[in-house]
Amino acid sequence: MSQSHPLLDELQWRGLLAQHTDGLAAHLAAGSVTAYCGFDPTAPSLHVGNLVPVMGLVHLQRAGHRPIALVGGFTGMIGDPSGKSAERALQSLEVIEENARSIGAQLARFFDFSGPAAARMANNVDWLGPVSLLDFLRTTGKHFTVNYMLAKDSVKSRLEAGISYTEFTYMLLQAHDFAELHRRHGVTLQVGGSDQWGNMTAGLELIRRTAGAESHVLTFPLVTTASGQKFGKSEAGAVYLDAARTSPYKFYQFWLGADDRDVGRWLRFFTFFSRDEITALDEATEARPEAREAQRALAADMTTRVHGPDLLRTVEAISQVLFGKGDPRDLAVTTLAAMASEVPFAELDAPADGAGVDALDLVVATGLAKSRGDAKRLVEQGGVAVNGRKVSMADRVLTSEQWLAGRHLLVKKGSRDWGLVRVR
RNA sequence: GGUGGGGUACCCAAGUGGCCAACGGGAUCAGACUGUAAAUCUGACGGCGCAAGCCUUCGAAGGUUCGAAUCCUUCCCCCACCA
Repeated sequence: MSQSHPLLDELQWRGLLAQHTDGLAAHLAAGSVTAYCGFDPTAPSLHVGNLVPVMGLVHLQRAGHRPIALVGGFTGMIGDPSGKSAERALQSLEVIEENARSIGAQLARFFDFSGPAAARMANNVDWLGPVSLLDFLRTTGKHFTVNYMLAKDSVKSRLEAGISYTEFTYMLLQAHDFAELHRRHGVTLQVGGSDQWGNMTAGLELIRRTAGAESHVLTFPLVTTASGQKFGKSEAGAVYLDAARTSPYKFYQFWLGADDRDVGRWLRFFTFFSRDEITALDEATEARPEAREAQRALAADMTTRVHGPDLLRTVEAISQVLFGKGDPRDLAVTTLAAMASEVPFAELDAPADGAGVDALDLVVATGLAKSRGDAKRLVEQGGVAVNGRKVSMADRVLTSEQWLAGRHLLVKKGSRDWGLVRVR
């Protein structure tokens, strides 16, 4: 840690540096390094929390090093005990395979696959899959004592609650990966979240013992929030990169809603903005917090890189419509139609007697409430507005003269959850 | 294998025959305030239902009782100490 290197300085400034092995600065200075980071396909899509190691790997590539994004098609079937307080249920092999496909495709979008520092994709099922238990035990397993493994935090912290032999083995598989990538592609650096330190250093040991070579690891900090909530969670759950799971509008809103206390740190973590740009945004937050310039810049940049500039324009326009002070009755049919794919949308049949539509049904149909009883609670608490007007239990039927262009109804739950309904 | 302690709703945690859908805290949701903030205050918070009410829950299965999360039996799991 004594020496410094421009890349490490940059990561340090961005708050992306948790820990790294001694001598990494010299290693980076000696020439282009091949580095990898693993992503286990435990979910069908990457979520915003995964962007930290992704960005770390991209920073490496921009500094002229070769990144390898590894999808843990094999390790995902085992389960990493790191950072987990209890044993996890195994997922089916088919689900893992499917997840691995989609996550691999998402990862690929962040890297440059051309030039001297071309990125590479890998999946550890390719080399771990064919290994026999006998081979594994006689090679990788023989290099580790149980004593060494028990000393790792990921295992130690689980000795009380219990850890299966399966999860116990995980660190050896990750070590095996590192050594395999060292052999195949000359990988000498592994990066990952700070909870991966133990698994990563196991790989260091294995490479030292099998190849007699020195290699390095670097970890990124865990992303925290000022409010103490888990980063990357919204009301609906994790914020995914997959537009089918988290709409671009929701994604944009997630970043826009960043706490003043968090936004500066997140700009450093997740964008490539220069120091000057970020410093200026910090100052803007300080001077005019209500303008939320930093949040806007963060949300715009993230949305552009994940969903593209066209969708950014769409979600910005929709945000303007929803949160601007305009009258919903002025909305054009085309605007409403565009909104349908970004906010929860549903179609309802008009009641045969022409009486109008019950606001409770609108709230349920758009998924803003899970049942009519739930919807009723919201209405009673004054949490529901339709077409910009708050509804009450007594006054909740929307007759046709209140419908917007194209028989639409714009439903608002609380201060920022929206839904759109079209009456058939 | 022995002895002792324990398994309560999303999490922590009270409750040891009726006043228990179950104290309290956290999380979550809504309202006020505001910047689509934060903090604070207020309300909601097992499910369904406009409501009356109905249904499901206190590790599992049986039993006692008019009535059990609370008592009894068997079983499963966790923790501590001993072996």
